[in-house]
Amino acid sequence: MSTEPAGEPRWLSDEEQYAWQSYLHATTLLEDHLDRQLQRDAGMPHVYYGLLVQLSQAPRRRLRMTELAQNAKITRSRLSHAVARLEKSGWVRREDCPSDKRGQNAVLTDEGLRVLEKAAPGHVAAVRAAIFDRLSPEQVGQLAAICRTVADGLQPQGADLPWLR
Amino acid sequence: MSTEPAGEPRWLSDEEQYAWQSYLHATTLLEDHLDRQLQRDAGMPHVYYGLLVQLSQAPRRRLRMTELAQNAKITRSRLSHAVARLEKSGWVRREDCPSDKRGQNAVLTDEGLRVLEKAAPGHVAAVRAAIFDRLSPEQVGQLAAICRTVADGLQPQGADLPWLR
DNA sequence: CACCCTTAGTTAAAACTTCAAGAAATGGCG
DNA sequence: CGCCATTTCTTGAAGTTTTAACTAAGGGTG
Repeated sequence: MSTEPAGEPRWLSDEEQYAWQSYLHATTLLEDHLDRQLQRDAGMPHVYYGLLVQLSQAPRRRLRMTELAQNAKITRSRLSHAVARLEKSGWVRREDCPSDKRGQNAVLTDEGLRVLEKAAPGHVAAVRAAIFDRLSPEQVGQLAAICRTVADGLQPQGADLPWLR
Repeated sequence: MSTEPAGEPRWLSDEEQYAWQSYLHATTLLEDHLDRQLQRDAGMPHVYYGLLVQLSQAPRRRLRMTELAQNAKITRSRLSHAVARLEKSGWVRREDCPSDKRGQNAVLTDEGLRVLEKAAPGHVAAVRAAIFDRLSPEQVGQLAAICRTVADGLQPQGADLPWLR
């Protein structure tokens, strides 16, 4: 479907290989760095922090599970487990959806909000130190454009992530 | 040390927030996509594939554990587990280091090489489809420069990754 | 040589993710 | 209404990663 065994594989050029290698190094180092920073300062991994952020920005600090999963770009299964953990920690609470009896809302608790507000400055500082203080404004724009393009090509339609058509 | 609780946190500008959001979406989607692609076509996650690639490019298809971990930007612990699994699959073999009795070499087996060669075309195609076929040559250069800058700022010196000084 | 600090790598346990399967409600459609 | 495909979300098991502790060998230094 996406990777049929073509006759002659088109390998990457030297520039592409270099870019790819650099990308892999940067992203794994950064992900590691932020995971450790948040685990240390907020007691949760980066993805979980991202879920709290999403909830904090949502209308009544609540979001349907599926919508939250879409926003965070993770599977519903992963979200189920994550919310279970966040619930156990007291940062998030589940709530039945009134209009659809199948549905659940994830709700950011007051305590969750406090944890988030406490962790946010340090996290922003870490992101800034790792990225935005090191890139020129032009590069920030370039990065955004590149990422948008890549993400647009990946909005999944198979497996467990059939959002967007 | 890196994230002291400064008096007034400098939040991200709108452009920065947008870039950061785009980055997070693109990288998680891409990582997911490649993990699935390789799990399906090669029976291993992306990181493990990267280990095989590193080994295949090393002098005698072998590398000291620590060096391999450095190249792949992962912890030694993670590598230990990964190699244990790859060994069980028969793609990699461990070997005592002659010059240092503490040391181990990870060696790519013939079978590992075959698996790699079989998976490589499809993987390159996936990477190409997701990134390089969608970006202009200028963007590829920009991406490399940006990633280099970010990675340079993250070469860790704490915890379990004390490489580079 | 004896001591001690460092380096190489492993391990167990806990945490997290993935995968496949499944329960329950919804929404057509005849 | 009755049926069936779809959507929503959860679950258990297997696989992966993290963290901290640990063994063993190197490498000074006195």
